[in-house]
Amino acid sequence: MRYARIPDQTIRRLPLYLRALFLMAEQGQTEVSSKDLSEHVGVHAWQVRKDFSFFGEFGRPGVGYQVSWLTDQIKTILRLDSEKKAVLVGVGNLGAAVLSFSGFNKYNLTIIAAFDADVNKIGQTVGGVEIRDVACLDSVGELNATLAVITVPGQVAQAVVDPLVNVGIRGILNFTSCRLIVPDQIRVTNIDIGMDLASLPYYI
Amino acid sequence: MRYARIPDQTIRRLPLYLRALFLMAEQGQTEVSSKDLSEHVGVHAWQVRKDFSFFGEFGRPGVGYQVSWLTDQIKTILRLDSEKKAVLVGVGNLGAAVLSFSGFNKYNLTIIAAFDADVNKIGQTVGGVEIRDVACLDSVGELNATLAVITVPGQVAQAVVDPLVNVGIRGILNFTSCRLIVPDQIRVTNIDIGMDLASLPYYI
DNA sequence: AAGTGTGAAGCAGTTCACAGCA
DNA sequence: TGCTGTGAACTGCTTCACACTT
Repeated sequence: MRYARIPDQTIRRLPLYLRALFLMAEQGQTEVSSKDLSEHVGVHAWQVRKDFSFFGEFGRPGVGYQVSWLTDQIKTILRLDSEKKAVLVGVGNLGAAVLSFSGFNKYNLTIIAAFDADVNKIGQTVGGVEIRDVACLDSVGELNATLAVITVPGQVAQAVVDPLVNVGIRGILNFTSCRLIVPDQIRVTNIDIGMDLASLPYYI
Repeated sequence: MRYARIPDQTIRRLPLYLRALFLMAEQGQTEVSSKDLSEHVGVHAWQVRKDFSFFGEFGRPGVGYQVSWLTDQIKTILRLDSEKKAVLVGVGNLGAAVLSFSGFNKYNLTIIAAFDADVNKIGQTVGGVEIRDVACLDSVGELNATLAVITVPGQVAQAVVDPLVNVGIRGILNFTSCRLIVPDQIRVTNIDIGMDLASLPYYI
């Protein structure tokens, strides 16, 4: 594995390649060309090759890339080669949707705990995960989770994020439309459904 | 309003500025500087000014920008100055979450219809929207909707998208992890929760 | 004094063309 | 022949510095 300055845009495309590779593996495909892969992802073939070239030589000229080996390489680059644990806070409709989502395991991701403030929900199980009292958020420290999914109402988002940061959460997937204030070393990805839908009219 | 080549990155930041402006308006703020706005969005002040400069002169030197006027300008640029109608297909947990979401109206967006295949759900109301039979997707044509939110299981995503495109849908918010095949003039925004969570470990 | 608007410089990402390998 | 890997050219975004306005 080569060590060079990797463009941020390249990193953003890697998960897309990975998703396409999973699909190909499911269909029994063992070899893939950059052209084939590029069509699944919606970029050009040279972009695919350039992206991989930052990490080393992944393919064989005249043949292409081996699906399983390439999958492992990308997983390693993205640090998905070992299991990562996540907790979820806020089991409303959206939280329940994320808990019920079965697509995490191929990325080696597991949601190990869920939290909610509603006493009627505490103790219940959604997507195989038991719901705990959000007042016990400190207990996340013992679980060794590094990721958190925030699906609470916006007004309480910051209030649940602060204790999570204190107990060792390093990456946050934030579904609220509030900007979270976190230390520099914490990575936040924001998904704002309202904004995403609002972005469409410009392009149509 | 000036007509020039607008960088795509600038367009992507406009909804973020808009969201911050909504927040400021709620708090009764009437004037805002590029520095103030930049801090809410997480970019630099000069980036904010540069972005606006593509469209004309929005601010007053020494003072800043008027919140309400700037809001209207950005809404106009993003084509959010008139009401846009959306339909939603697939009322599972995720679909119900989107239907119950109250943040669309400030963007002039309205979800006017929802569709599902489950006969037990048809006729019920979620978030004030009645659920119809997905077999009647053709009826969307009469509703004058231009946007669609796809929250169905991945296997049937393409099957619901094809009729939607035929009846005049121009923009699609796709929550499935499948790449949709649509004509060139149709805009698709993909939100893949699994991939978004899987992108985090690299950065932490 | 405070804050905007913008030409120009600098930098990063994309695109190309082709050498090289199976 | 088919397809990869990559230096080089190109394109476009970001950053800067500062003139200008209130």
